[in-house]
Amino acid sequence: MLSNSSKYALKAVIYLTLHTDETRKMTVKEMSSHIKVPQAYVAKLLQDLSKRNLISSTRGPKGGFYVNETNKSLPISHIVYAVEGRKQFSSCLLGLEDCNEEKPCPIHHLIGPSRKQLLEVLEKTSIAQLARDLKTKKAFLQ
Amino acid sequence: MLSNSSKYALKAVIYLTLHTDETRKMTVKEMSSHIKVPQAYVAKLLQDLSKRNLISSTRGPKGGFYVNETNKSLPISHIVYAVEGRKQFSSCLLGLEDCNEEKPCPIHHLIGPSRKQLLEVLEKTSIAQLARDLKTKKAFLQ
DNA sequence: GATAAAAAATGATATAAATCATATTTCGGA
DNA sequence: TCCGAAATATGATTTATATCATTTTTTATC
Repeated sequence: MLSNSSKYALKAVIYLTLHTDETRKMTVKEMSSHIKVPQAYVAKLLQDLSKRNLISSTRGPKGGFYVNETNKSLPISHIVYAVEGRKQFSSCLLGLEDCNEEKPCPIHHLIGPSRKQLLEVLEKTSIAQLARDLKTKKAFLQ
Repeated sequence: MLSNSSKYALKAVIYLTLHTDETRKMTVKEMSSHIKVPQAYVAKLLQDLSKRNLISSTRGPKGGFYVNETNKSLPISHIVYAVEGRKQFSSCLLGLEDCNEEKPCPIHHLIGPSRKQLLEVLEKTSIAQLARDLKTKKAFLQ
């Protein structure tokens, strides 16, 4: 449902959202040890997210990754789409080239509703909201 | 959401359900050309499904694959689970070891409902139903 | 029985995803 | 100005998925 990369990226960004801002940065090493993801791998992911301006970073000593206020309010769909592309979330579940409402594949109408619901939720929920759940211990990353 | 293997397997089984039974078998070659899937690849998948008794086959001339009445009434979840395992459909979406209702990951409650709906549909819908949609042109494989 | 048509078994190759490793650039602080 | 800490860039390796090819077994039919 979600690739490993998406999972790592989401965990990292949620964690960073809770623990960083313009004045509090965090190194990959520290972050990855907290959320138990492979350091070098997640570093690459964060670099890419940074290049796409979904998170921020500064180099050098006292540097690190952080999430600014604007980005904290982005829906989590942005992270997922950045990491694994948008296409698979809209393309036919049986891989048919032209599958649509008028000419649906056999499972089109079966899956449609739950998929739509999923996407709506991903687009409606901000990263900050999830971080808040973490803070108030309504959710956990371990 | 579904692996390529699952897609191929579903297409093949739905097609076979519509066009075969104990007295009408179909060769992989013919089937794969109709639904446009790689022949050798889908052959392997079908052999596996046959070994698991989700479809049937006979060797030799006049042989081929077919789906018996019992198997036609199975839910499509059986095919998907046989091909790619059950685990990923129940495990945490962020990959947490122990994520549950009491100690959920940040997206647990977001995704839960749509996922549950999806699984229910997969378990409620029989292969035969989908084949019927094909027959009545309410659905298509091309 | 011999032949040929089919699945079954096996394994080889290709492609993509996940992971690890190393060198380079940037920048704060002594 | 130099050192070290950090991200960045690059690419190597491993693992899983997808694909292709070949051989073996089974079986209907001549």
